[in-house]
Amino acid sequence: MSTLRGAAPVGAPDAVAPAESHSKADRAYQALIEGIQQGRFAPGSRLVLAQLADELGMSVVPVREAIRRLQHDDLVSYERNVGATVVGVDPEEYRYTMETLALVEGFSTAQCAPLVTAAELERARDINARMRALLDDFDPVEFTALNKEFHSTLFEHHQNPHILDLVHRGWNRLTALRSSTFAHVPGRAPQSVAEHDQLLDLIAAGAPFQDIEAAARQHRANTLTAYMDTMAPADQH
Amino acid sequence: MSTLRGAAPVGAPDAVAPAESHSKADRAYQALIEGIQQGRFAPGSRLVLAQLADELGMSVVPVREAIRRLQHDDLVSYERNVGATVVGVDPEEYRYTMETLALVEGFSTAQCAPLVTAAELERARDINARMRALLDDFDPVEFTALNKEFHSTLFEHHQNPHILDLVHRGWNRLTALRSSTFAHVPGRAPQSVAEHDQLLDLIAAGAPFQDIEAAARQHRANTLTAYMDTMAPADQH
DNA sequence: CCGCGCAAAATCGTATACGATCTGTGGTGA
DNA sequence: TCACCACAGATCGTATACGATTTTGCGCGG
Repeated sequence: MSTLRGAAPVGAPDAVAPAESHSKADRAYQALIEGIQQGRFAPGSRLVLAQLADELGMSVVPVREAIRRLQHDDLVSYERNVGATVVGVDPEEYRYTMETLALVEGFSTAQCAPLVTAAELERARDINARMRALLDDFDPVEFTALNKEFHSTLFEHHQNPHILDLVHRGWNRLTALRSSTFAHVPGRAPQSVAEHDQLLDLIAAGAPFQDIEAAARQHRANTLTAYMDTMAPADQH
Repeated sequence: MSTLRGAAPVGAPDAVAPAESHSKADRAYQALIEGIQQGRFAPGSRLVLAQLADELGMSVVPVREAIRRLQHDDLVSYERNVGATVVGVDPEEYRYTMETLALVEGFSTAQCAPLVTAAELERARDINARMRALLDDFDPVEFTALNKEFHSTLFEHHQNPHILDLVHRGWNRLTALRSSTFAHVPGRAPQSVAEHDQLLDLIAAGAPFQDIEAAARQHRANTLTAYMDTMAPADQH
């Protein structure tokens, strides 16, 4: 899907596009998404067209378009004649996003698995080793970055660009919702690393499609569960 | 997701919004999507802003926005400084769409299954019976409409709006790509009806999640396979 | 006859301007 | 004191205008 869209998904590993996309709308989009992900625009805060346009040194028209893109990325909520507000850390929305991501990421991982080369598998193991090394002196940001890199390695030979795009969108959204899940649930990290190893073993062994899919899906579902348990331990009715 | 987006997804069963959405951009979007789905805008044909604006009795600004929405729905491809062209019936793209739809629809069906009431199950059986009755004097359009209705019934209690939105997008895209798959592969229809029954049996029996998901996914995958076999029997390299 | 370059037409991208709609505030009457 | 209404400010939605880029067609030279 990436190949279809005029704007490359920000954060996509294949989109190493420079900051200069030769389109003000693109620049605005990138600036806003970065601002949201870095927390410069707090959740719930309003994004006012004129103000942003002034800030970015352009007219409101490109800004407006950028905001509509953010809207369909579900990074902002929009109300007609009122404006856009940065989407909050609603646990419900987080759950939806993680669930969707588990679905598409699981499928994509399984689909790519037979095409992963030995070298890539080695690279993934190396990344996971670095993640494990990081467990002692835990750094959530670095850990999350490696986590992304790990899964990206397994997606190198994506078969279905639509699904790949969905994965990237999910990642973007997560990054926007909170800089790092592991910052909130550090206890999840060791388990995550272990599951990575299991996943790699399955791929290396040429396990059946549904086994790999189930494992990859469960991997993310576990993260979600860990998060939910931590954040809302009183959520038992 | 639907609840987050400013514009209700066209074709969504819960979006019975009248043609008057009180926004020219919305009207333009709806007009264009209908035009594409009805074949008024042939695949490959260009969508010129000024021309459409004139036709719809509005300025180019709302039309532009509508086209960008179509772009992210993957109904048109867009090139900077050139314009939008209606996406064609590329078999590759069709495969991607069907595959993605199999994924999200399968999951959604499985997730909704435990919540389907007896009445709804009955309704689904009734729809399927009407589809079976249609097999003798086959009408692809009517059959496809019932097919949509059938699956919609099983989605009544959607859990994850993001995934539901993905399903709707996939349907929209399919409708745009070709008015009806069954028009091209009529031989698939009887098998489809039979699989519907099996799916209903699984749901009624309270089958495990993964069984229902697998069945629903396979159901759509089968349609894809049937189509691929018919359209490209020489595709064996 | 074919390729190359330039100019004109077509089309998009952005800026500015104005009307429409919403939100908040202050005042008035009960 | 509280509810309600009117008005003003803020912000968005759309129209129009103009500059930027691409495409196309024509003429020239080989």
